[in-house]
Amino acid sequence: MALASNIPPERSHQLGDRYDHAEIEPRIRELWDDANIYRWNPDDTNRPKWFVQSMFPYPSGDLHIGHWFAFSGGDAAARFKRMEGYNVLHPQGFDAFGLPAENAAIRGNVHPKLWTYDNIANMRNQFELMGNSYDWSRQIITCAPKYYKWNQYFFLKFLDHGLAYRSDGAVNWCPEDQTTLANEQVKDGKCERCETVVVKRNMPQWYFAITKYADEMLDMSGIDWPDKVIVSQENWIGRSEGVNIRFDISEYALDTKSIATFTTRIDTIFGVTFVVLAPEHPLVAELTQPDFKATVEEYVAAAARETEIERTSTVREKTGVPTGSYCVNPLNRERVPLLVGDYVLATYGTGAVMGVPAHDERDFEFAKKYDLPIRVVVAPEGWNGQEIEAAYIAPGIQVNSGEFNDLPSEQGKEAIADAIENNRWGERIVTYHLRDWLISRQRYWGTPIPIIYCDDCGAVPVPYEELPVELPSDAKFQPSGRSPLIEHTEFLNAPCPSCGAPGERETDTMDTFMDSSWYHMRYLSPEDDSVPFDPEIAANWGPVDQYTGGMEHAVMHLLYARFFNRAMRDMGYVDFSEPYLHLFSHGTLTTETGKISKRSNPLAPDPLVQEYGADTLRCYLMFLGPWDRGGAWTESGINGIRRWLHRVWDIGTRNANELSGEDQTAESELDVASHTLTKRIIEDMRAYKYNTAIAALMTYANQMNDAWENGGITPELWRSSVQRLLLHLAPLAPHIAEELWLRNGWDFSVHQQMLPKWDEAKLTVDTIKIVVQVNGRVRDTINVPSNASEKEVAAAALASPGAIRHTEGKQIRREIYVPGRLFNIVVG
RNA sequence: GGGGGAGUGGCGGAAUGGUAGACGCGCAUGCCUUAGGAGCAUGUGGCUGCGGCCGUGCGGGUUCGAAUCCCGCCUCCCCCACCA
Repeated sequence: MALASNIPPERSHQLGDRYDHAEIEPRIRELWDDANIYRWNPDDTNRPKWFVQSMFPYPSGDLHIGHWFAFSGGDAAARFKRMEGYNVLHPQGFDAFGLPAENAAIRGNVHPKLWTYDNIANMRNQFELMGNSYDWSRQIITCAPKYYKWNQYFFLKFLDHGLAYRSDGAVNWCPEDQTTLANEQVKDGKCERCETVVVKRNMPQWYFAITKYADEMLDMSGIDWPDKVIVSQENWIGRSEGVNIRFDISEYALDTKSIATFTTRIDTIFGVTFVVLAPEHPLVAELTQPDFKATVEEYVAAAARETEIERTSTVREKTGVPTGSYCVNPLNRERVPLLVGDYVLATYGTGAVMGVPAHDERDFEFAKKYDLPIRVVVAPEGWNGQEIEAAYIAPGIQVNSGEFNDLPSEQGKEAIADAIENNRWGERIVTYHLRDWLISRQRYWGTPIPIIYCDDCGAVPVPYEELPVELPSDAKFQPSGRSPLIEHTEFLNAPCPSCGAPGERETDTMDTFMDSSWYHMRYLSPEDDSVPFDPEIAANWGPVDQYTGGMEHAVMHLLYARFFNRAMRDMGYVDFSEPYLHLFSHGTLTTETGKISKRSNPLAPDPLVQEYGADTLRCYLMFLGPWDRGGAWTESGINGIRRWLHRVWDIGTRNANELSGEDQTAESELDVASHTLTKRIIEDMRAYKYNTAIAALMTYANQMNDAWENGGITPELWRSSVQRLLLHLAPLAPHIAEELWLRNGWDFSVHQQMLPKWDEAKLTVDTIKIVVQVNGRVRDTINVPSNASEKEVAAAALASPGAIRHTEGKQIRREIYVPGRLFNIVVG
């Protein structure tokens, strides 16, 4: 064992025995539990609040090493803030609805509920091993009726406020399993379970009006989030300004008189030589002329069969077929052909595109292939009417554009838009990539949507007092081609709340992102049966101050939560706009075979905990590299952390009375080291730089060992140094810090102490080392008193052997002094 | 195609204008040991004529001084993407 054999026997530790993590860790956790030291007190307003939350896990079965990586850092942040004097809320729960439970259920013929709760029980045990400072009394499990009741409540509130609606929409459909799939379940355009190609299908579905907040959500000035996440959100919202312009089709005497197209390049309107409709465009059938019917129908059917990847591949050749119809460009009265092409997306803009081959790469490719005319209307510099080799995208001068000729295209854009609006041919419009949030899922394991369909009254909300609409636990969940709840007649049949006639319940369930969009608020009142959360507590404790999680949620979850919070704000539940003020994205741990997740490489931490202990594993994970970077998992190196904690144990169990206190220099050195440590580690911990924080602790332990070996420091200084070491160690290695703290006779608990302070004045030693450079190259070092004047330093530097060697016989042109660091002599 | 990030010893990484390689792994030598895949100590970028020289993906530049700032390239990773 680590008995520091270099230390004379008379100063070896007497308090201590060996560091036995297996004995210490469970015992220490029991102490914490018994004293309830992590219990959050919402009423304590003497200390500033700090709501720090790690993204809750899906109960997939086991906590893998990636979970440890995520949660160790989150816990260290919570512990550190507590020791900085904050009243900390650090909760944890389970994101328990979702497809994996159903898949596992189908595979193993075990009920999703049983599977989920078994996993939760198992993971709670594994969480125990970590020794995190969660207040488990606030645990939430999203598949529990007392939680999802409030999903239903908010659904109804959204309905009341016009934020939820039902509408026909395209969904992913797996022909093999005869079911729709969640977006997350479509991997590379194929069904994750059976690898069948997924197709689109139109079905009436429920939506949340997230696009109402698109503009507001682009403003992220009030939050401190990583740039990458902010950019991802901006891109996903995808605001673009343009013009909706209508092409006349009145010659066909349909109900609709025009085709609307959206463009951001209205300056190119005179270059339109065709118009392309998405295969799903509602007017395709009506506009197809008899002679073209067969080819168009075949094309549309083929497009419907294609996978999302095929449809959206940028390298694929653009294809299309003519409808035989024409439409009229309102600006030049030109009649251009109408085609159907699957490079036009039904879901963006108006589902129809004006084809300007001269100024759009896709249109150019399309026109080349089908021999459609290409007309330049924005001239590149020096253009003199020749054919162009490729689409010209950049701005230029308007040509072939009637009254708008000779205008720079940027001005042309505005002038043409004005003309269009004045003539009511169209209008300026802002479009978004963001679509309204489709929340319906034809799945069993989710929150039932609280709606009853009545032949007379239509879709009727379930009255609030009847919530929750409980998910029946005895439904058949085997795939049968229909939603499992449809076959559950007891669930299905319900009287219409409005007229009392027999009705049928909505059998779709909600997207599980609903659960995680507001769960942080439920931590505030997990047991409250009368409200989703206590408004008073919410006023004091919202929003979340610090949120940590992985980059995989950069868009969906975080966007939904930001939407949900604004909806709650506008309905009067909260008075703030953003749910999460600070966001930290930790990196991803990988192995040679890829990302560690519930699905792949579930590297089990349990054997490592057994061999090394939780503290060692936590510190090792935090020491691997910067927390926001992640990296490749390897076990090599964990021994270094083990050695270090053994050294800490050794230091923490020595008898300070063996020290003499005779060496002033050693005393002063340790004192400087102590204050330096505190400054460094507090700065690092605030910035989540755990790897360098641990490095600083290692350095300090080495310095303490040096001081001990010297023997000349006082027992008081030793004890205060041990105290400092343990206080700074506590957030990272909570068990060993507590054990050593108690062994030294200090008051329980180390985790309820305040961090030590540092004194800037104590960061400097009496003598400092100055680097002597000649022409910027290091030639010598000198020791000078820390209060030496520049003159004195200059004299010493110029007299140093290294400087003399390189300045002899040369003229000194300049001298540069960086106080406390270096002295540079410039010679010519 | 768009966006974000990264390139430093044998390895993980540190240093954001001031001694490049902190801290750790690994390795070497020594001690201890019946033994050790344990522990402890010392050393560890390369070359060297022991004066130094070279060295942070590549090429230039700014500066007394550049991993760090500027210009031009190369490579890798991640996310989004036929967004009209």
